Amino acid sequence: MLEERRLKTRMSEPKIRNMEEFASVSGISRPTISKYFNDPTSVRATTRERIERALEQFDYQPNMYAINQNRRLTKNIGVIVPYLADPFFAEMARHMEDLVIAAGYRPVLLGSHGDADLEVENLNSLRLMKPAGVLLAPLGRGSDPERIAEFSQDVPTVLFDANLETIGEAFVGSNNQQSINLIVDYLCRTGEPPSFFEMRLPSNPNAFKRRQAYVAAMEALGHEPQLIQVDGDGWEFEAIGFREGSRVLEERSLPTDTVLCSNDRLAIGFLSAAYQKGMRVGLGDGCALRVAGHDDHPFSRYTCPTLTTVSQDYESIATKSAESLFEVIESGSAEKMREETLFDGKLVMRGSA
Amino acid sequence: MLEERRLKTRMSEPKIRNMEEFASVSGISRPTISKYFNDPTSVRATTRERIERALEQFDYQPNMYAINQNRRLTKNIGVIVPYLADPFFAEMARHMEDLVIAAGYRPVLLGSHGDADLEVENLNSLRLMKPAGVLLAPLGRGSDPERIAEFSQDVPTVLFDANLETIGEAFVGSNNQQSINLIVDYLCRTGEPPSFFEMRLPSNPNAFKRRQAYVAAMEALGHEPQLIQVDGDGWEFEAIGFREGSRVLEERSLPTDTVLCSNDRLAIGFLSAAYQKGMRVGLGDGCALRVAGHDDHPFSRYTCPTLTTVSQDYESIATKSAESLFEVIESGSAEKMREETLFDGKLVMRGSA
DNA sequence: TTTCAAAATTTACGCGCGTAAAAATTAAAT
DNA sequence: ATTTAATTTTTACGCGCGTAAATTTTGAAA
Repeated sequence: MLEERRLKTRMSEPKIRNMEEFASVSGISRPTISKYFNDPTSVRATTRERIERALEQFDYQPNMYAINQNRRLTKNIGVIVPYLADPFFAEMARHMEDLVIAAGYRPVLLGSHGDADLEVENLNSLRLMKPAGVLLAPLGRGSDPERIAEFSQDVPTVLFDANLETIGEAFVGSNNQQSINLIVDYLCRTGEPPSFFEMRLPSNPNAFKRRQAYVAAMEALGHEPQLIQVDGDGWEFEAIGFREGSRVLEERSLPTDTVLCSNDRLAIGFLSAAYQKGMRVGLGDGCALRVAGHDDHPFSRYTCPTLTTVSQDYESIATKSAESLFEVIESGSAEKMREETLFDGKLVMRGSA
Repeated sequence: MLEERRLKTRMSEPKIRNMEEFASVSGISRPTISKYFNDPTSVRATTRERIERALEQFDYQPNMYAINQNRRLTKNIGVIVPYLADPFFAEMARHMEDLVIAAGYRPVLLGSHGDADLEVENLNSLRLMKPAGVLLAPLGRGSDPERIAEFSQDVPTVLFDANLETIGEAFVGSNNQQSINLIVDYLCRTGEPPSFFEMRLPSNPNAFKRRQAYVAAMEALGHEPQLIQVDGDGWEFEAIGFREGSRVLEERSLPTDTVLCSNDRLAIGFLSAAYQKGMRVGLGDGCALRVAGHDDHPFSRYTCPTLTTVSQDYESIATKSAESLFEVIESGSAEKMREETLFDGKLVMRGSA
């Protein structure tokens, strides 16, 4: 039974079982082989060539468990996002994986499925893995800050997307202040001032910042802020945007003809609701409504109409997060100051507002 | 510097360094502790209680690298999907992670980012991890079948979503024949027979099956099949659907007023194109076009209009894949017969057709 | 209380690799 | 050819755990 499987493997070259064997077939001593695998440049060029020639012939790969057993920390870097099924985080994770690989580490991707317990679970799994560091986008409101703080004291951790004050070596995110200001400004300049459509109890701390920024921006422009705070839990933002958008439109309770949604996924649901109510959304004549979002979600360019929004600078956030982490790892020490970096958003003018 | 980090950790209980120490503080011998961690039910109930009480007090966790070093295979199960930023695969992966955890294994999630080299890379990474098995959704056309076949001979592998003939212990996917038949039938019954909108060189083998099924279904109903094969590479299906949909609509080259898209993501792009051309999509009076998709993609209920499509049975596919893999793993032997399981789709009637 | 199988303990070895120390070799500079 | 620093080799130990074998203890049934 087990034999059966084994027989299938090709037997062209005698299988190398461990570093000892590989050392003997390659004619190099084991400690030197070991040095090579830890850093190929640490051995003489001629030696490196001999090893690499042997490597082509015998395809030996060191046992990763044996390698890491005695290391205080490994070359693994954890990447944890709150919700992998959200294309925003999927994209973010993709970027980070690339950066981590490019820096010579191995990414370990974990999604928390919107569940705080799983988030802690993921942290625990990672801890066993003795990672060199972690890039963490916390759930936000649902998160267990104590457990995360605890973890971040054992493992170099850089937070991104959602800030938990004082936790981690650094935080990298979007400048919600600036980006909301940008779009509120734009909307006020081109039509009625927007009301702000959001969840009453958002799971994401950015939502709070955006609310504040909206209120401040409106007041600065001499307008009355109008918050539309709807019920809804979890991460199914489109569903909430649709359901509550439908309700609001039905009740005709919108204070103005312009709605700024706290994020694109809510806006996608809202737009769908407006469409079904037969309301024409956009900024031309004959449009009953303007809708804007926030994030430049991958799907926002395919909504009907296409969604006017503010972009988050995916790439800068991913890059800065990764680089901050590498710095902490390579300096070996905790940063003296917890650095918070915020990237500005850009206005993305499309059809909906 | 390193000390600094260490000082932060709480010192309430003296830190347990290894199983030996935990054995002594818990008053149980090390071999018994070892037995417990491999299977808590394998020790006497009273012993288990004593261990668990000690566990609460000292929070020791075995070194996973030491544990796995000598195992022929671990409790890890790899889950590889071609593209994590596609919510379909993200959802699928999420389900599978849950099932894997429930079965007492540890999922290791890997995305191939639409890149065949990375797919092989992922396989290689997994091999080092000595996983008990792998759930693999291959890229399809881009995949390197030889490398995958090789891998699947060393590691129990169950394929899902995209079939590579003869590779792996089993394949689980959708019954494209049935589902395409279903929707072609529906479309013909309720209006003009559909043309089939697809990529000329689809990356996914399902696309070929769907094309064939479309042709067969049309012929069975006495209609002329009309294939609209558009250019486009990669995994940005919405962009392709939009770009080529726009072109097709501009050229007025559609043979009928009904379009069946090979998948929902193409349809999402197509719908967006139709909207921007000012064409009303749907089945009522005054609609110029009907559009249908395939997959019941998470976003298809928020398109404008909402997308009529055929659902893939996410959950059944995930469950059956996982269970097939567990069976192979636990039986310890390769299945005598490579089983192919196809789940029927269900018609999801919404606004677009 | 005796009996006895089940469970735990004691003892000991091995896994694949990192790595330290001392000796030997290499290759570049004098 | 000689000196010398840089590498490699030899030798040896340790890491944390799995696990086998022999022995002792446990606890339930007789």
